[in-house]
Amino acid sequence: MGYSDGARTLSVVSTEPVTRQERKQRTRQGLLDAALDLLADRGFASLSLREVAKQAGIVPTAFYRHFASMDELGVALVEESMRTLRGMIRSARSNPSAYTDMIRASVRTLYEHVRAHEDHFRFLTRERYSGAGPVQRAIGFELKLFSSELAVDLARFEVLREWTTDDLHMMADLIVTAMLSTVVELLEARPRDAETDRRIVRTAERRLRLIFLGVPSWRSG
Amino acid sequence: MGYSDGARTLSVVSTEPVTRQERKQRTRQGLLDAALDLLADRGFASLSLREVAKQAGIVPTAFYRHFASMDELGVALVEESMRTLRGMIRSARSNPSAYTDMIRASVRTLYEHVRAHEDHFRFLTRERYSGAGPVQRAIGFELKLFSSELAVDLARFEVLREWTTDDLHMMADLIVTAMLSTVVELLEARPRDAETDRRIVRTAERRLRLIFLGVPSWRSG
DNA sequence: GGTTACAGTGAACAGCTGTACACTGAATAG
DNA sequence: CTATTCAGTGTACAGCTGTTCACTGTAACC
Repeated sequence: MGYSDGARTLSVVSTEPVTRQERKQRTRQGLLDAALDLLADRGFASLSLREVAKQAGIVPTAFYRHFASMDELGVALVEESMRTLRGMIRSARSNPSAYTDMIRASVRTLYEHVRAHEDHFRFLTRERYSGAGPVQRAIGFELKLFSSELAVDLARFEVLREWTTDDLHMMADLIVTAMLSTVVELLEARPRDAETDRRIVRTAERRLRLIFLGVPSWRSG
Repeated sequence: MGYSDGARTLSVVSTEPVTRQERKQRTRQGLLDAALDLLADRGFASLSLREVAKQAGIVPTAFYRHFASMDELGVALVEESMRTLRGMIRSARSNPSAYTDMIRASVRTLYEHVRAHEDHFRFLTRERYSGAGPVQRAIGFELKLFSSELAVDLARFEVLREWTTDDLHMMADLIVTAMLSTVVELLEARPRDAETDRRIVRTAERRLRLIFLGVPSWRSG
């Protein structure tokens, strides 16, 4: 079957979208990417539907075939970014070292994921507090979930076995907050060189060390 | 007390502006207040010059008599908000208790100042990370200064006497970050009752306690 | 008391915004 | 092969945006 095989291979290599669903999915992703591009140095609230559509290479009215509003696009962006973040903790969990090595490994994982997906982390950290819209609510909700998962992870440690869940949540929140501020530092790092990165990473490690050092002395209430 | 007292009281109460400078200063403040009002549930970037002018009760073009652009208005807002924040640490420094009492007193001071100037704190925490404009740079600069001052304050403690300045800055940053997240929690507190406030305040105290508990065990490097 | 400085006015502008509507053309379904 | 579905188009409109310009009335100045 010469012809048909050749045709199939060609179509696979060039990855041309064939089905209508594929095409639609592709421009939808195009809109998300376009928005993420424009968000490099501005806030989501200052983004216009027309702008995003133009950047994605479609006419403004076609936007509505994919999202009912910019807010909906924003929420989709939160979901996409959160998928990246969850990929990160999956990586962090997969190499379960202990002691201070765990801190070094975790910060290392954070560092690499931030550098690999700067736009997603920039979006999350920027929009987290900037308003009261659906986007902010979605981020707040997801981060709370994230913090809760971390609390469960913490509970597995020997020293934290008999902590109350309330105390574990407090500690998890503190860690998440500290890590998010590290993310911001990485995104705003100037100059953009290896030494600046190393300094930020080391500071992040020291922050975590200080927090963990307090654990053995902790008495609840 | 009859007439004269009554007349004086009246003139004092009505506080009519007389001089031209006073009038100008008053509408300038009106613009700042108008912006702050509009910022209750939106980001600064989504604010328009016309909107602020209307809220302040002046015509759009009169805006330029006070600020060359919205960005300039924003920077002025940062300065005003920072004055509030500095007023807070002055209060905190004025009752110099020690030990865990210091933590309770500091958090108490923070709590009261946040509740007394919600709009200023909301502005600072919201705009801190949301973009790359002059406003964000101004906030970043001021907060870095703020953190440095805290580092100096920390150096006065017995246990922290021989810490390196680098370690002190690391700890100060961690504390500022934790406190700013407490500010956000207070501003977003739902429901708005005394018990929610108490819970947030107690969590803030526990965060600080955990951080300070690590101090005696700290070894630099 | 006459002159000047200047905070605030009002009309006008070009450019952007979200959204309604009727349309086209090609992938899909029968 | 024909009919339908539907992602993307193009036009249009009302409303908002920042900024210009010539203006007015009054506090401040000499």
